[in-house]
Amino acid sequence: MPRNQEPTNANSGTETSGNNVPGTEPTPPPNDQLPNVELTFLLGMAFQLLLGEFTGRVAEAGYPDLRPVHGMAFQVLRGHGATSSELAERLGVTKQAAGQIVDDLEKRGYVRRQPHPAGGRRKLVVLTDAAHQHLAVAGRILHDVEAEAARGTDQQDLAPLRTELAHLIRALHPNAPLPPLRPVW
Amino acid sequence: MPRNQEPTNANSGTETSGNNVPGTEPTPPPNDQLPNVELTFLLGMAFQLLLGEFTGRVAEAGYPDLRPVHGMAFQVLRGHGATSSELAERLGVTKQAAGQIVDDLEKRGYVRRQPHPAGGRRKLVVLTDAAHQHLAVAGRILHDVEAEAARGTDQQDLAPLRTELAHLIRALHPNAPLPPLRPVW
DNA sequence: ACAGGTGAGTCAAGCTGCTTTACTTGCCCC
DNA sequence: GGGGCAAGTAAAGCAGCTTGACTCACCTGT
Repeated sequence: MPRNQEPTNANSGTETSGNNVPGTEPTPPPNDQLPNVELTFLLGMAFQLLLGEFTGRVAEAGYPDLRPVHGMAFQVLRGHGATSSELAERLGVTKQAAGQIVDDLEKRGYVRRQPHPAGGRRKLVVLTDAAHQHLAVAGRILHDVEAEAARGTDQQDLAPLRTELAHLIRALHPNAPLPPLRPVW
Repeated sequence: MPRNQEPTNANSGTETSGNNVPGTEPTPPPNDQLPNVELTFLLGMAFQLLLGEFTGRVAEAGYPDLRPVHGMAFQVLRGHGATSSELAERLGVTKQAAGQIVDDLEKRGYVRRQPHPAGGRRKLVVLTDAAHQHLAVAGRILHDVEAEAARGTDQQDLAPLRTELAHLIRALHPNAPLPPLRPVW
């Protein structure tokens, strides 16, 4: 999967700051623009940094061609499985898109389509052992990444952050079920 | 821009719970799954809910075909402008993609390409009045959305959330400049 | 002065992952 | 037993990015 003309990484130089001349800035952090950035973008940056680190490590762990959306699908299907339409709803995409994702995962041995117990035209999509194995690995990696991030922070616990986020989400999405986490913006 | 087969919205039913059998759950909120959701996904959900509300209102305000990436570009270009390569770097995409975005915005009258003062083959991309006008509108809308979200939360101030996020981002992206906010995951 | 190198910009083609349109099929129900 | 509904699927379209290959302006060294 070579990327010859890599999207510029905004992180090329190793120069840590630029104005870190000793004695010019008393105590507060250097030229930090973050406090001026809107909450929405802070959320986006944190999300993408975390997710990027996660998917990078998952790829290294032997799953180079499993995108985040596949992991989301696994989480939805874990347990009793689901139909592709239910999957579509949880993923926030059309049922055709969900069907394509299921096709893909089926071809690669991560899911199986079974006759649905409730009958009808429905088919129950369930995870194979390979998928459960992946879920275990990915879960461990995700918790590692989050734990490392927490350690890198001053506060030793990200629990308050979590509860504040939960409140924010409930305020924006009052109806009970989890909001979908869509594959694009 | 009709969406005949709308991506299912994960919010169809109004049924609040499903397992709200009286007497099974003592005092805490109903079947709230959020506490079990990983931090990374909480961030993603909050981000997408906020951004979705924002872009919806921006569209209603007369900018139906300006995507989030365009707003990001405007923010980068605001002030002294930038070259497309610099824009590419801040957006985390290839310079060709940045060039296409600039083409598009130029065609629609939001930016202009000027000869770059530093000469060379460089061109300075600067915002037109239309873009500055949009920035004013979008900025107001974004702050409205965030303020409403804050009001919907118990805590009357999202400042602590902001600082925790800033710390988290710095932990994940130690080098000074802002991390790019890429248009996809 | 001129060969080589470098970096910005751009043209053209390709591809991925989603949507749109349109259809088939099983079941329920009066 | 036909009408309606919901699940699934097939095929085409398309937006928005990447890859590849090139041009052009400037700088450098010898």
